Amino acid sequence: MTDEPTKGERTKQRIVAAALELFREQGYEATTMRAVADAAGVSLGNAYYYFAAKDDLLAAFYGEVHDAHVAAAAPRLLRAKGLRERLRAVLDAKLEVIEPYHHFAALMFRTAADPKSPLNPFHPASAPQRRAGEQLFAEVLRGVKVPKDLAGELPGLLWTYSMGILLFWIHDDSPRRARTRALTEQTADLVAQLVAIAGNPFLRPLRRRVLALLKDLQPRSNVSAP
Amino acid sequence: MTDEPTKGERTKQRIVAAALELFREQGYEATTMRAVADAAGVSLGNAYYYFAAKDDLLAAFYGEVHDAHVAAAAPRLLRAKGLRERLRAVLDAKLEVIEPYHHFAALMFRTAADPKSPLNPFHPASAPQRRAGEQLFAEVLRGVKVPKDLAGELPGLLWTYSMGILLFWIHDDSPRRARTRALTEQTADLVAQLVAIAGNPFLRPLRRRVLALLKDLQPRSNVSAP
DNA sequence: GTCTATAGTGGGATAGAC
DNA sequence: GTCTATCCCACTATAGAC
Repeated sequence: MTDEPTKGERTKQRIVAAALELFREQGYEATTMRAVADAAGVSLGNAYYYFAAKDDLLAAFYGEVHDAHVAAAAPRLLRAKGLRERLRAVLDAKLEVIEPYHHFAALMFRTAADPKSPLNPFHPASAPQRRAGEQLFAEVLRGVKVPKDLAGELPGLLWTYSMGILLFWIHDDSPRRARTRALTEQTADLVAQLVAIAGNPFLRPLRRRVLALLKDLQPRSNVSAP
Repeated sequence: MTDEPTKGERTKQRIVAAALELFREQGYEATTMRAVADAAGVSLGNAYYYFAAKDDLLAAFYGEVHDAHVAAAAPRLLRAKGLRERLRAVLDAKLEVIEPYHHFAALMFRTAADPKSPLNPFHPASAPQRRAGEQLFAEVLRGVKVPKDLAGELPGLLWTYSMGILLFWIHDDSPRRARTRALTEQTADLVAQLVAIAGNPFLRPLRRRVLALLKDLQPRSNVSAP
């Protein structure tokens, strides 16, 4: 399991590293596969041997971003109490981690939005990443009081909510992402309050209906899920 | 104003018609500009004379879909009473109109998701289309009781909501789009109930906060808006 | 202003030899 | 696993006919 990386793995890694650097410097579109191959000291054909398409190089980016996100969120979560603060801890960490990539995140999103792309966060192929994301939000909920029937769904809901924030962020050209900041601050507060009152018997019928809806929206095994 | 269409306009129309048919038959990627030009009985150069890029042909698609949507929604709206029914009238009409394009809508969306693309519904260049969409939802609200401070924002909110439905639909591979149907039916009901109780003094603080947030999220004049 | 024809370029993707 | 050679097609450029 912890063997030396094979020759192939090292080559693959060189290609990824070259690609990420070029993407960061020049953006995605401006970076040609030829340039990636050159920078990695590899032939074009060889680059395609490891990555069937240019898009596939973005998957590597995804992975790196998620790892950095988890790392950035951990210390913040340690000192954050209450759902509102813990939500903001994770969301702020995310925004901080991805900020350097804002200028080409759009392209990433463009690719990720394609239902047929394995990069799509809703695509079955990225289920592991989605689960990783949900796990982070399960962590957010640690120590937070949540109605039992909601507990199973909430991490997934919060993850979807965070995707919405991301979608907004991609379009946000305001200085220092002021608008995205406003959005996260305010909605984190709203979400926390909503969760706090969700257990209220007054809201029980509504809660049941929302939960029933969520169940209806589950994809049947074999197909991709929005 | 109602002159005969010029020769150029007719040529342009022929190209659009040929493109849409080919897109429908073979999908977007598989359709080459040469094939479009051929099918339209026009030289490649001439096709590019009217459409600077293949993507631009999608803009024409947008326009046609919106027109068809308005046409399909109108009769339904005539006999629909109450927000829930009127919402469903418009949403069902939309889903019906776009269904034939589901297999290539993904591609369209992929393009539309790029903040730099003028096809992006949030892009300044598509403000007219966004306004057209909002106008349809203003129509939905005709005869519906809405708190005054909310009235200005609601069409835009409903339009955004409809975009969410669309996003879900694009990923929905369930038979007869059963999941999207469930989503529209249930959420239309929820939205209608939410609007109905929004005026309740009990909810006034929440309403104010949401409205304040919406204001904060307004883009400043020059930039693109999520 | 509308259109054709033709010849290129660039870059994503592939085939097949080694 | 790696390379070289090639394909394909979006897109550009240009020169000129009507």
